[in-house]
Amino acid sequence: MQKPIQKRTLKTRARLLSASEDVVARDGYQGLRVEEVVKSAGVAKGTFFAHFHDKDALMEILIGERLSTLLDQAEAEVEPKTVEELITALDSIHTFMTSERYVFDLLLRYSGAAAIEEIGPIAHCFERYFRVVEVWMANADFRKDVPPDLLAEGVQAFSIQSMSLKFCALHEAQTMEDRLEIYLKAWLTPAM
Amino acid sequence: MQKPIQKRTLKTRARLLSASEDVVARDGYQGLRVEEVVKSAGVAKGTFFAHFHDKDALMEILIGERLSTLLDQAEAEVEPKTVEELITALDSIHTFMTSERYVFDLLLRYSGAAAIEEIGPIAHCFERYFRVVEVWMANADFRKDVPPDLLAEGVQAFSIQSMSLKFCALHEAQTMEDRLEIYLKAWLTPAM
DNA sequence: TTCAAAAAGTGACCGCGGTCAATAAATAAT
DNA sequence: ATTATTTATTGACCGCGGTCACTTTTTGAA
Repeated sequence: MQKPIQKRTLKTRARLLSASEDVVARDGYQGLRVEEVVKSAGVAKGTFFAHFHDKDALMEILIGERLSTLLDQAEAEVEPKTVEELITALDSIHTFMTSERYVFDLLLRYSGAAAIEEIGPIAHCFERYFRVVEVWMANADFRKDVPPDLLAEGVQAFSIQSMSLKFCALHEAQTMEDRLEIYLKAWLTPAM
Repeated sequence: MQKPIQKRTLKTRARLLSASEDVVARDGYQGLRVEEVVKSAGVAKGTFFAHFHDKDALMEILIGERLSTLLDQAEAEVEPKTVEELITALDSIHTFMTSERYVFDLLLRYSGAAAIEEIGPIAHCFERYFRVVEVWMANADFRKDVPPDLLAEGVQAFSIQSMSLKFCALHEAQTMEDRLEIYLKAWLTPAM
C-alpha cells in the first residue's frame, strides 16, 4: 500500500477541476488562465502545479473528458456502412476538435504519447478513435485489399487533414465535411 | 511610391536574422530566446518586435527558408516514378520537418494561411510541397481514378501522419519511412 | 496525548514573450 | 541651414506560466 491519498487532496483537485470548467465555460479553452482558476478555486498558484504538471496537463484532462463522452456516443450509435454515414458518425467529434484553434493545436501536440509509461488522456482518445473506426472498417463494405487497421489510420489521417484545412483561408470554399467525403471515397472505395 | 524604406532598417533586420541563425545553430530552434537574439544583434528588445510581429514570425522565416532550399533540391532531382522513389525524394524534407519537436509543431500550426492576404512562409512551402507532388503524381504511373491534386493531398496527409507517429512512443517499432511506404502503396496503388 | 516525519499548500519570485510612451535619427518642406 | 514630420529605436514595464524554500496540516508511531 503506497497510496495514502488524503481526502483533502481529492477535494482540492476537485475544486480546481470544477473551477477550470467554469472558466472554460465563460472564456473558452483558449481564454483559460491559471491565475483565474486558482483564484476561483481559492488556492495558491503553487497548489495548481502540485496537482497538474503544467497548464497543458489540465487542458488534456478537460478536453480528453469531453472527447471521451463524444466517443461513447459515437460508439453507441449504429455502425456506419457508407462514407456518408461514417462522416456523420464522426461529425460531433470533429466539430468539437475544431471548435477552437487552440483546442485543435493542443490535440495535435498531444495526439501521440511522448513516453510509453505516460499515455495522456488525449493520446488515449486518439487511440480509441482509431479502435472505433477500425471496427467500423472491419464490418463495413469498403475495400478489402488493405487491413481494417490501415484503413482506420487513413481515416484518421484524412480527418486531420480536413480539419487542418478548416483553419486555412485558402480552402474556404469547401466545408470540412465535403472535403472529407472526397478524401474518404478515394481512400475507402477506390475504383481502379 | 509608398516605400521609403530606410537603409538602416534593412541593416537592422539583416543583423537580427543573422543573429537568429547563429543562435539556432548553437541552441536549435527550440532553444532560441528573443532576448538572446537582440543581445547578439546589439539592439533593444522593442526593435525585434518592430521587425517581426512575434517570435513565431521569425521562426516562420527561418524555417521557411530552409524548407524552400530543400524543395528546390527535391524539384531539381529526377521525378520519382515509384512509391519508393517518392519517399526518397521527400526524405530530406521530412527529416528536417521532424528534426525537432518544436519545428514540427510550428509547421503544423502555420501550415495553413490564417488569412488570404497574409500567406506566411510556411504556408507557402506547404503549398509548394503540394504543387511539386501534384506534378509528380501527374507524370507517374499511379492510380488514375482520382485526379493528381487529390493524390497529392493524400500524400501530404499521410506524410504528416507518418511524421506525427515519429514522436509517438507507441509506434517506435517502425521507422517513419516504413510507415509512409505502407500508407502510400495503399493510397497510390490500390489493388481492389 | 505527544511528537516527529511525510504530505499538502503558500506566495514571493523568475523567465520570457510582448507592449508602449518616450526618444533619437532620417527625410521632406521652407 | 532650419524646422517640421515621419520613421526607427529604446528599455522600463506587464502578463502569465512555472518554481521553490518555507509554513501548515495530516498521519502514524511511541
